Amino acid sequence: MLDQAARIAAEQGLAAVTLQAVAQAASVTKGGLLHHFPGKQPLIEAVFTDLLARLDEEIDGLMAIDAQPYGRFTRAYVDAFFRETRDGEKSPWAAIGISCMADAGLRLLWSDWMRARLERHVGTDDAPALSVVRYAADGIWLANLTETAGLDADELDRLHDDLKRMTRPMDDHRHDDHPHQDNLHHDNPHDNNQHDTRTLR
Amino acid sequence: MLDQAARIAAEQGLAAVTLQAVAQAASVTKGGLLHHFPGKQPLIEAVFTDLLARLDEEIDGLMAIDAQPYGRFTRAYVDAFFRETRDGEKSPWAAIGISCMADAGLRLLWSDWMRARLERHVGTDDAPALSVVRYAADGIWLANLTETAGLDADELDRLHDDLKRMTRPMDDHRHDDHPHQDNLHHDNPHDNNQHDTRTLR
DNA sequence: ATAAACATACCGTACGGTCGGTTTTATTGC
DNA sequence: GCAATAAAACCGACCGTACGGTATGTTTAT
Repeated sequence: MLDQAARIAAEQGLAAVTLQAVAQAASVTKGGLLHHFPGKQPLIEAVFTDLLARLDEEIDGLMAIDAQPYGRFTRAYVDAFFRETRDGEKSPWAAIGISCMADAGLRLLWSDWMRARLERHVGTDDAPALSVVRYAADGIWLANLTETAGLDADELDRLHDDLKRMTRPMDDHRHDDHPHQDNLHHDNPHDNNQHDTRTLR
Repeated sequence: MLDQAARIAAEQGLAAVTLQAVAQAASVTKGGLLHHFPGKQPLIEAVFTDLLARLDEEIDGLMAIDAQPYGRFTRAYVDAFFRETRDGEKSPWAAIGISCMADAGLRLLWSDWMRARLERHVGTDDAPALSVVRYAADGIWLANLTETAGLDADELDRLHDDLKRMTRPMDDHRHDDHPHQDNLHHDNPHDNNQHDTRTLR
């Protein structure tokens, strides 16, 4: 059910996530759906929480293979966001993330996530310069949703490189013309996530 | 009518901008309102266009008093956004801007505006470094809507200074403004929970 | 008199949510 | 093993309502 809800949100926007639609997509009736979630809002929040957990996983994975301590989280954050950005509208984050900002409940979930995450990485990602980088990543992500055609790939790559470079310690800043060294893997396009422990039909 | 619609959107979110509400706020009936606008979407778009025009004015005003050509538009953009950001939820942009991203029509209006504006300032604001600054401004604006408590004023000022500095030509960069005087003003006055925007009326 | 600016009443609908009943699944007692 | 039982998952019909939109008057300025 959560997966179907996420799919609908990703494909048709969060406004299209109606109890009917989700129930039908999950081959259940509205009654059955509402048996598991007390209402629509809890459903949405569950979807969003699920998404946050996946983002956590991705970021942790990226951080694990990053030798440089300084800015490790910010780099992973940037990479993760650029991956989502590159996926464009197909990414679950496209439609959900944007509507998240319009909803008070989801907004709280997001800011809590961010706060917790930053707190966890004080010491490596506390520098002011890094927060600018993270904000820029957010802005780029936003812009890519905004522009109907999206930013073109070259521009995206360039911005990605710029931001990545800004996450390195000061003395490491360099303008190499040999950019594409990021750890973005475009594997598992299907991402069948069944880490949901529930046994729903 | 446009003003009332904008007010409602700013105060209670764009979801609260219903034909009824706007009509009542403007001391008209729904029929009277729909006499001037063929539907809801055109109304919203009119409000948004109005907002864009005001933003244009503000930016033009800021650019007029900027002696330095390089990055002039980006500086004005940043300043304008930080002014809006500082106003927090009271700013019309708070609720409207965010919902703009969720709506295809408004998204188009915005990207058109941005494209036109950038095209107009090719030559002064074409540098890659400047686009990063603009994206960061967007991200900060977004974050300030996101965080329930908002970023605190000191943090905001610091980010503003950082971005402004980044809009200046390379040889003008200086790094001594914030000499690592402890990152302690990172603390948030814990959750001023006023994030529920609903009011009964 | 003519058209614009309204008002009033109404319609269709889609949505969130409720409720009572039915089926499936798990647990228990023997 | 197996029936009895409890609990959960699930169905289907229904309700209230709020919203966008329409269609037809009624007032007001020109």
